[in-house]
Amino acid sequence: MALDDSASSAKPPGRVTSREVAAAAGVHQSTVSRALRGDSRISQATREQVEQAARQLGYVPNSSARSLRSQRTGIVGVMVPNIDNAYYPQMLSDINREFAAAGYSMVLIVDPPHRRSDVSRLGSLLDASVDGLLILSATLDSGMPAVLHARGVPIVLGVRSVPGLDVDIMEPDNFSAGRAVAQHLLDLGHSEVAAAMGPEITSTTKHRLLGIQSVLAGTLPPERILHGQYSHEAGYAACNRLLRGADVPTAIIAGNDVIAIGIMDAARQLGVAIPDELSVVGFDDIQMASWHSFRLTTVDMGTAAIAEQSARRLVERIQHADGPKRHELFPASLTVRGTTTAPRKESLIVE
Amino acid sequence: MALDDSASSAKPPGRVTSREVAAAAGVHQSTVSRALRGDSRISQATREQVEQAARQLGYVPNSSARSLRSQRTGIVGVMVPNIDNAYYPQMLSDINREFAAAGYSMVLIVDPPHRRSDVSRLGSLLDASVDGLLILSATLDSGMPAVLHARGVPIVLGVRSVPGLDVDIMEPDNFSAGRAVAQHLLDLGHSEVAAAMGPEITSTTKHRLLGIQSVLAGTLPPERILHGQYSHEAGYAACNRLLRGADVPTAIIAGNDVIAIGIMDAARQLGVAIPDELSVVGFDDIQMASWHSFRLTTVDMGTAAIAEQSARRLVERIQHADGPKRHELFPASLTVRGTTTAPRKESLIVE
DNA sequence: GCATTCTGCGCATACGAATGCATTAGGAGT
DNA sequence: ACTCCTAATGCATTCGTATGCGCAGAATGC
Repeated sequence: MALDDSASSAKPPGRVTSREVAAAAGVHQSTVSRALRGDSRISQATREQVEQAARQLGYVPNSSARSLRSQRTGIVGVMVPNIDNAYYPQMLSDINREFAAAGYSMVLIVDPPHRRSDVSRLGSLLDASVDGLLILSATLDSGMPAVLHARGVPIVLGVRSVPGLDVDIMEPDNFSAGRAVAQHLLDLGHSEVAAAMGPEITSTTKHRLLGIQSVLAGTLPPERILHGQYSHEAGYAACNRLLRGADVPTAIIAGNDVIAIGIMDAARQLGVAIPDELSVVGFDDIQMASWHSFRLTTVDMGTAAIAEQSARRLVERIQHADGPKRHELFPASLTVRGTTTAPRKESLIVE
Repeated sequence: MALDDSASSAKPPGRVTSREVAAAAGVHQSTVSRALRGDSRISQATREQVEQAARQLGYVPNSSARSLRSQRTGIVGVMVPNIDNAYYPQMLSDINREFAAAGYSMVLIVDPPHRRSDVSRLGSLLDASVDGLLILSATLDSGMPAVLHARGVPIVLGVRSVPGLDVDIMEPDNFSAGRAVAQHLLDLGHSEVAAAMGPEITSTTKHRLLGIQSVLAGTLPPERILHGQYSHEAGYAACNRLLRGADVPTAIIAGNDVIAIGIMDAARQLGVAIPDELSVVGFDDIQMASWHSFRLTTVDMGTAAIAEQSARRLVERIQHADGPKRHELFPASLTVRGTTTAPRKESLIVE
């Protein structure tokens, strides 16, 4: 209410400055600054006077001035490849919570692959407008993290990694996750497996695939490994291609849950029963995967922990630019639901 | 590469300033500023010299200093109630595109209902750190938009509205959408309808419900109108309640698509066939609604247009604070898919 | 050939808060 | 009663960029 009153009776446009508060409280501007920031050298009495004057005038410190002087903005950038698939919003929600708790605002930088390596866009990251950057969209070939790191911008890489860079990286154990998925299908008896993975230039795809192949070396021929975007449409398209091809697989490994759901959608439309006629596995265990309409067998990649901890790590890194960088691998655990089962006998007989 | 080189050979930590560029180019700091900002009074020759020096040194203008001086930050705030349901991420994607095109960065402000009216949190919105605010999370009882508006922060309200406020509002025609949904069910012959809506304090829920009731006055008794969050869980819970109650409805109107999908999930789990045993309708027509696993009958609320235009409007409003505010209603159109059909005969007989 | 208008640039200051240093007052110590 | 210290505050400067104003030299007018 104090805010309201002062707002209507305030000077024309100009916002209230610390000098005006100082005048009202009968002290110097520097005293206002110190009082409001909790400097211990200010007496209790003065502090209260200043606080009251500030409240009455509806004073709010100007963030640009504060940033200019203090060399910190209280803003972090979070870079994601997209935001309309379910995976990132879910992470962003956790990330946002952490940053908010630490007193940081979050600017969202949507970084579509096709606009990468556009150096001009780096400007807004090097201009000291963000105190640090959490990069969730790194690709193996991206030089951007290196440039930023060289310019002294605190960086943490989440989810994906970039080799040969001395920065904090928090990623899931994609290799083990790949192995777990493959082993699960192998255990069920599948011998005709296909994979609809994400973009080859992502570390997630690369490592998941390596894990998968380390188990399914024989039964997953390269021609049954498809690459596409991490999107519902890509899964949908891949499934149509695979089920209409010559060698119809009895199981499809999806690069992530979003792709897996696209696959399920296509299969249902084609009248292919899941899991009886086709097993589907995903990665990430996004919330949707547990919905009854999907009940998707997938791998919990510790995404929530990565979100939380990578945000925390960035906050630490901003405060202590030096200190050893850590590269952490988060454990993955298979979550078996309803989309995987043993292949039909006939399929086995075809062998 | 120029960036790289200078980075490794740069001064200890301090970033390059316009003064250093000036020294290198043999001109005054003000000339650097003008040359780089494209001031027409600078000669072509000088401009090129300055640009080269800036490039060589890897100069990037400090955004805080620029903001302090120019009184604009190039950042807009976008306030959403949550980000893990599909609706907002999808909007944010469009919104982000518009703001990026207009040269604005976007800080995401997740504004959970339970933390509302916490005036202290307004600080970060009044400190001139954002040039304007796009509010997608307004509730009917929220005084926050009024306070911000009174303090001169450019505001646009998207999706939801707040009465008695002279700001730009771009919302869907919720009333007509409600009518359309209700009429559709009526036409199909449903007489036992229930509704699982969103929070009562949202303008969307209020107006959709008014539209619905204007058509279904008799057949939708208050006790079959449930209110909850706009979430999958809320839909799931509501469905369980409704289908296990005494009067089992033949159709449920969901407050939005996310709720509708929660309802479908619960129904499937209970073994209730959709649409044969239960019709479900949503609002918004989010992408997921068209997925084959759902094929949800819903209402296209013009969300994409609202996203795009509300972002544009905010940009205009920032540039011209005055000028008449507009309150636009975007047309809604029913999209019939596979989740609605005529009620079973037996249900009719029960009448 | 002198007065006058441009053109191009430098000078100085403002933006608003934070902070090192100087200053004042008051109390303690002897 | 005088010195010394501490506490509390004021003073002045700084952060880096943008910009109004002024000044020089060149171009134009007659």
